[in-house]
Amino acid sequence: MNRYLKPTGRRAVASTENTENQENQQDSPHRLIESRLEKMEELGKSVELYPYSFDRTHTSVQAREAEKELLESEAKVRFPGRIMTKRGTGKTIFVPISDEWGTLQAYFRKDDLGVERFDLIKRLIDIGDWIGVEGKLFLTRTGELTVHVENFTFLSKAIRPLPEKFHDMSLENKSRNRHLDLAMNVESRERFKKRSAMVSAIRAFYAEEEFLEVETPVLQPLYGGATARPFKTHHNALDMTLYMRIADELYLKRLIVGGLERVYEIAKDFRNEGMDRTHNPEFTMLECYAAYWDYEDMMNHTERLIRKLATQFGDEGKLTYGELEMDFNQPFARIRFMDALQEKTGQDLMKLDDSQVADLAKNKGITLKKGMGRDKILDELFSELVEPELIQPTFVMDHPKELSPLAKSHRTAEGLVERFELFVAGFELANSFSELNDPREQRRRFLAQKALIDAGDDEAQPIDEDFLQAMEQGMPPTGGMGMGIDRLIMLLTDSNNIRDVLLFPHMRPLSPQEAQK
RNA sequence: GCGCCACUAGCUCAAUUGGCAGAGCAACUGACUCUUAAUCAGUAGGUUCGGGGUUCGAUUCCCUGGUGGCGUACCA
Repeated sequence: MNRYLKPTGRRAVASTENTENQENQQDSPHRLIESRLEKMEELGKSVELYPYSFDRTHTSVQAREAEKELLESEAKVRFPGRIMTKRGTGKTIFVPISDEWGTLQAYFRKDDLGVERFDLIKRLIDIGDWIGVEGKLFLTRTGELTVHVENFTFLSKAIRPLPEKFHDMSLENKSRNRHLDLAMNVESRERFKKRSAMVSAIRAFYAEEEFLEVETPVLQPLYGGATARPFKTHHNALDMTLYMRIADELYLKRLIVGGLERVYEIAKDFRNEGMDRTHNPEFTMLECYAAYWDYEDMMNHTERLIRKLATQFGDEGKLTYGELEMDFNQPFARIRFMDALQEKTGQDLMKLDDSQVADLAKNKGITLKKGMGRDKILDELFSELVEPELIQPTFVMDHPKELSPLAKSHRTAEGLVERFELFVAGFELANSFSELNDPREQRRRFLAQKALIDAGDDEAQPIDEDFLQAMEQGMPPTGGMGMGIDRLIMLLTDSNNIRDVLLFPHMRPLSPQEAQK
């Protein structure tokens, strides 16, 4: 395998088995690249291969929008882009050129350009090269808007070929080679531009609601704010272990203690867990905290946010996700965690003792692992029985306490906390609570987590003394909410795999060698 | 983690019960002055993911390793 045309996908494994007898071939480029390098050599004699800029008058979309005036005025346009294909008919060549927004066709004619210039286009300029064309627009016999090229500027050479254009690339190939996916697929470009617009819309919403955008550390001496395994790293100068954040929560709450009353952050979190259709090791999280709010206020806030996004990016406040249709125009359903379980099991689970709950779970086909507490089992039951049916936007409220070490106890219901999760299309989109702000209670919850760690739970949260001290300084009543942005984008773009909404999703290395780099 | 399935030319895919490894696009040579998956004639391109085994013979069957897809577990 040579270094010039690395196969994409799984075949590169073969390269790890290179032995001496193949080393001689290492410097011989792949035939497809060889041909392009030769053309490049020759092309370089007539044109500058890598010029510095190009003055554009119109993008592909602007040219189409101004089509009528441009055809009438016969004004020249200057249009740059990438050559997507070439259709030659002897002494003319049609060349569709793509820019970020679409494609505009260019028409090269031997009589207009002369033998030598025409020959450059015909022989030396390849699909994938960048070029700027200049000329008047006209409509072809079939009505396609086309630049009649009077002059062209070579802009950059592609020595690797583009993928074939009639068939979709595999998800793996797209994910590993995003530049090719973007180059070949307008839908892909549109999807990522949509993601950007959605994140901007979220920021605009937070500005409207008078939240301050802040940034908190990624590298932390202690992780917390969620139940998850962290990534561990090392700071050389300080010779200390650092963790990459699993949640923003504890730092944001310190800002509330400091008197910043409404803060939010949109940032990457990192969790050292499995990868699948809906999980990437690094993912984008929105977290917000508001002083003087409780979870009711936060529920209303969350509903406003989601409805705004559904209105802006959906079809009249409705979204389609695969086979599912969701309507965000009505007030979101609100159900209590225990009520939903009671409806599914026919029993009031608050009245059952621990062993009765365990038996019930077993009857429902849930495999119990040792160390699973009562509340954990309830959570499993909920995931199994209730979650799959939560298609329309639904707030699930008032969860068991053990699973929520940072949430405030429910003001009336014993054993529960003031918490809600928002479910849409079976996804858990948001998680929120009235934030615990009693430092004595918080310390007890941490100690309970510590006991779980000592018992071997590697996802429980360690005691964060700095956070506790901040809270001891006095934290106002606060509502907090977290939302997985990638999943939200999946929902809003009807994407089935998280890799479709991440520009560079984490991929397994192709070979053990590459893994070591 | 676990289970099922897949991996063949640069890309997307074929190959009958185990019997000469093929097509389209891309590439190369040539023809063609409004094409649009341009067309036509020709050429070249392969360690069938790696390693091992069964067999006269393996893309095909078995074992093993890798990567991916889907499902499942943990989670957002």
